[in-house]
Order: sequence, then C-alpha cells, then structure tokens
Amino acid sequence: MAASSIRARVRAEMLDEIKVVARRHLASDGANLSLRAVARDMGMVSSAIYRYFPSRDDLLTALIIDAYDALGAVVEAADAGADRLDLRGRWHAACRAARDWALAHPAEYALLYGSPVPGYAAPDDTVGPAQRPPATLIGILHDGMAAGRLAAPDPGELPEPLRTDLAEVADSLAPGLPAALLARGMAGWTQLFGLISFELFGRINRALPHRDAYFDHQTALMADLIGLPR
Amino acid sequence: MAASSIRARVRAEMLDEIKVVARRHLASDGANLSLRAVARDMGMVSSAIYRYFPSRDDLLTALIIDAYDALGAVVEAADAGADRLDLRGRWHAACRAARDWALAHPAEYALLYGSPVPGYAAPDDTVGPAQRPPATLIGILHDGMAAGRLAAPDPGELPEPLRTDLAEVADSLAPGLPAALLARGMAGWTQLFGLISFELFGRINRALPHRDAYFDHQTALMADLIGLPR
DNA sequence: ACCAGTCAAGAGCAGTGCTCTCTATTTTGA
DNA sequence: TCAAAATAGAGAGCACTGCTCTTGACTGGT
Repeated sequence: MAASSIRARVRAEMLDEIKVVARRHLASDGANLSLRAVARDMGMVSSAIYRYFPSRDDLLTALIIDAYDALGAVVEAADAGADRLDLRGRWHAACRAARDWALAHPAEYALLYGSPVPGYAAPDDTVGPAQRPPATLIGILHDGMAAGRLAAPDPGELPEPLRTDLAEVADSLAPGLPAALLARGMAGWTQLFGLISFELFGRINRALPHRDAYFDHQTALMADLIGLPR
Repeated sequence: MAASSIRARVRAEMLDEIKVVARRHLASDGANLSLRAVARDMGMVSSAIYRYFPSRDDLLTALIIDAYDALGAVVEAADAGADRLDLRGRWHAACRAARDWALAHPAEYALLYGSPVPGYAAPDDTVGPAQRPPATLIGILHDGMAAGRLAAPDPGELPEPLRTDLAEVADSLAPGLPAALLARGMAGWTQLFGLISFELFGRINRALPHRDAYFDHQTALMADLIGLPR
C-alpha cells in the first residue's frame, strides 16, 4: 500500500506541477496554451504529458475549475470577513475581492470570462464552481431580506413572463428572494463582470487614473439600485 | 489610368472577398482564424494571401474595424430612428440594436469584446470605431440634459479624485455633461456589455427562457439609475 | 518592345496537438 | 519470490499552422 501510494503521490505532484507551469504559460502567452512548451519547461517529452492530461482541453478544464474555485474562495472569504448585518460592506468587500483577484490573475480571469475557446465546450464539472461568486452576491441580498434590512422592489415592475422565470430561479438559488430583487442582484453581478472585463481588456479606463475610486463608485451605484442601506 | 484602376479594383475585390471568407471561418471556427484555410476556400495557395494582408493580425485588425463600424452603425441608426425627445425610447432602441447585432454576429462580437487575442495588440485605428457605441449612449444623456429632461445627480456623490477624472472625460466626449451623470451613463454601457456577453458566452441565462424580456428589464433598470424619464 | 511592378505558386522552416510503438520501471498477485 | 500486469517516458511520425523566400508568369506604362 505504501508502495502504491508513493507512485500515486508522484503522480499527484506531477499533475500539480503541470498545472503550475501551465498557469505560468497562460500568464505570459495567453489562452493558446502549448502542451509542448509546458512539457519542454518540465524537461519532458511532449507525448509524456498525455499520461497526465488526455488532451489539451482537459488541461484547460482543470485550470478553469481551479480558477473558478480560487475566485469563489476569495469572494466568499471577503464576504465572510464583513459584519453580517453590514450589507453594503459585504457587497463592496465581495466586489473588491473579485476585482483584486482578476487584476492579480488576468489570464485566468480571461479564461473564465473571456470569449470561449473555439472548439472547447466547458464540461458540467465547471458549473458548480462557476456559480460561487454570483451565489455569494445573491446571498447578501438573501440575508438582507431575512434581516428586514432590505426592501423588496415593487413586484409590478416585472412583466409577466419574466416574473415566473425569475421566481423559479430564486426558488432554486435563494428561496424566498423576491423575483424583482433577484433581477437587481443579477444586474449587480453583470455590472461587476462588465467593470472588471473593461478594466482588464478595454482601453476606456485609460482616461481614468483613479481606477479604484471609479470601481468603488460604480459598485456603489449598483448597491443603490439594489437598495442596500447606507 | 483606366487600366491601372482595373487592377486596383480587382485588388479591392480580392480584399473584400478574403474578408468575407474570413468572417465565415470566424463564425464557424472561432477566433483562431487560419489563413491557410481561408486561402484554400478561395482556391489560392496560402502564400498568395500575404500579397493582400501582410500578416494574420492585419486581417484580424481589418475584421475588427469592420465589426466595430457595423455595430456602431446599427446602434447609431437605432438611436436616430427614435423621437429625439423620447430619451428612454432612444436608450432601449440603442441597447436592443447592439444586442441584436451581437446575437446575429456572435463571433465578431467575441472578437471585439472577448478576451484579447494573445500576442495581438489592437492598433490605434480601432479606437475611433470602438467608441461609436458608447458615444451614442452618452449622446442620449447629453441631449437629455440639453433639453432639460434629465436631471444631474448630486455632484457630491462623486469623491474628489474621481470627479476631476470624469469631468475631463466629459469635457472631451460630451462637453457640459456633469461628471456624475457621465458615471451613470458609463454604468449603463458597462451593463449593456455585460448583459450581451453573459447571454452570448455564459450559461446563466439558460434558466431564463424569455431572454428578450430579461434584457429589456435590465436595460430599463439602468435607465432608471440614469434617471431617464418614463 | 522592353522594363518594372505585381501576382501566384511552391518549397521550406519552426512550431502545434495528438497517436503509436517501444522500452524501462514499478506495482501486484499467486 | 518471481512472473504478469500496469505505468512511465522516449521517440518517430501525421497533419496542421503562420510565415518567408525564391521562381516564373503576367500586366501596365513608356
């Protein structure tokens, strides 16, 4: 058994090291990751990599899941670090954590939220980790409703086909959350994604030297829209 | 002269045809466009393409500029088609036009707003066309202020380093537009980009069958945030 | 009619993902 | 303990990529 586990442990270390090297390549060369280059960096022959990842897409999938989990973890930790009843503080902490992670890991962020890699379909393993960041944001609204610190928007602002759609999503994601509030929470999540993507990919913000202040202001506007108390 | 122009015309037609074929490949195979495949489709040898586009990146740049201009044109046309004083109608028309174009040309949208192609730096020729869609949205706010139908938010909501940043951008983009209003307009543009990108790249909206209604509701929320009169 | 500019073609280089075969090593089961 | 089975790496090879260079044919202007 010990002999068996030594081989398994070496294998696990290899898997990790391949991912570490691949992440380094991702950071320098972008999304078109070269298995041969990774192998070269590890002193292996290219075909040996296929013992560990049956295809390039499988390596990408592993990196994507790791990245989703890393992002989800920092967002959840930031949210957990704020006073439970300070909804606005939690909102800003979660948003800032997502942005900080993205700025620190731009290539991995691009892998998650950039244009999909052509010919690559993300397997179902990714949907769970992918939902951690938005689920955290929605959780803030859910807690706010439960604590009576957050008012539900007028349900009449939702036209009918949409109201039932959103109500079903709310039931499965955060039971009891009013559909109209869920819609505003999703608006906040969409905005967060857009802000980070523009800052990372775009060029508009070149005219705005104080990016932190811009980001905080924009997320504050969304907090206003949601109705988080000041 | 006529003889010279016939050659120039053939050349221009070749440039166009290459771009048409390249767009077709873009739609089917995504961003990793193959010059050899394009050449094959045109019955040329691969090296002949280089007479027309010195590199793959130059072809990409041409496609990007065309796409920005196409998107900008439909957004501007949609805005121009609405009553000048119906700010909300203009806002929705412009947003819907952008979404419709993106849904009709997903690969080109991904080229514009997806993760940047690794190793490819967009040249300065692209920044002009790239600003047409957001400039159209900001123009709506500008007109609204001029017509007295749009109130400026409290300038105090902007912290100081940010206020001067935004004021400078406003001066160059839409003189007279209050900085706080510009910030809200940029929020709307960010949200529009995020909505379209999520719908095109994401999987969240799979739970929302009525996507048109969702989109309209989300853009209406941003119109509320901006203060566009109902 | 000639010369210069333009074009397509082909060969070739260095790189890619991936498959297959071969050999060496390790683990396992009787 | 010792052979069988599983696993690891190496290397060759296939079909593909972007791109360069040279060669030969064609065209337009003088």
